[in-house]
Amino acid sequence: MPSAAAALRTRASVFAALGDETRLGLLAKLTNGEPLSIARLTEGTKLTRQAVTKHLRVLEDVGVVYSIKAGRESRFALDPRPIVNAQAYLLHVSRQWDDALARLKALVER
Amino acid sequence: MPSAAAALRTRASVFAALGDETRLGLLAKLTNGEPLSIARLTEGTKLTRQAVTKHLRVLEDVGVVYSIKAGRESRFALDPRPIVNAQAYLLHVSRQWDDALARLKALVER
DNA sequence: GTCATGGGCAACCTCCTGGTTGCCTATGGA
DNA sequence: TCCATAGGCAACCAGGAGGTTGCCCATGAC
Repeated sequence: MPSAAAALRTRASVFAALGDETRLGLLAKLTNGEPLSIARLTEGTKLTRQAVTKHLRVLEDVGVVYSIKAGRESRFALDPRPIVNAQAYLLHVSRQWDDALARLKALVER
Repeated sequence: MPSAAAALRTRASVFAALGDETRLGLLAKLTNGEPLSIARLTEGTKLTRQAVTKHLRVLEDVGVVYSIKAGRESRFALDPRPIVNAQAYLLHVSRQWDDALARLKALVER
């Protein structure tokens, strides 16, 4: 099992990978389940293919996306597991907050 | 209502704000509901007070934290709303993914 | 009043990030 | 076979992010 510090680092890098407009756009294109080539993903982005490639590498590094080579093109597909993980973490944080507030409220009302 | 593009930008900046180990640590300290001063938040971070202040400003800019002045110190507290928002978005993405997979699967099996 | 403490502001530095361009390789189709 | 298309690699660049230091102001304690 990963240490708490390592988990924190991993979590931070997933959020960092999501913290870019372009990359969120790429993810959105991939949520329909169909793996897309870099050329297809570049369409409609105002960016160079190279720039898009870099963004895809960032997403790949945190595991939210993976690539499979198909002939001369490499298709990227989404892996929702890190996303689900991040989602669960945020849920955890907001729950903790709710609990804390409830406790404080009870303390005041007593 | 915000345009879709603006919503995307907002979302990206929230994730970007969460995409740093130090800031996740600060959030963790604030999830128990008690507003903390900058000095308190700096304790145990190996960082300068100034550095911590900068991180708090980043969190404040995206609304995940707010400050209230209390005498000579300014206390920071968590506002879970942007976090809940981000959490809902990630849930949405993973749900979309699930639906897409189910559709593809049905298509193959037919 | 005096002093320690909490914090703001600004300058500065380094390194990473996002982006570009140029060039090269490989694959698939005509 | 020849050419267009899909990508990879490396160099390069500007700007922003994270961090420090130094100095100043305000407030609370004594």
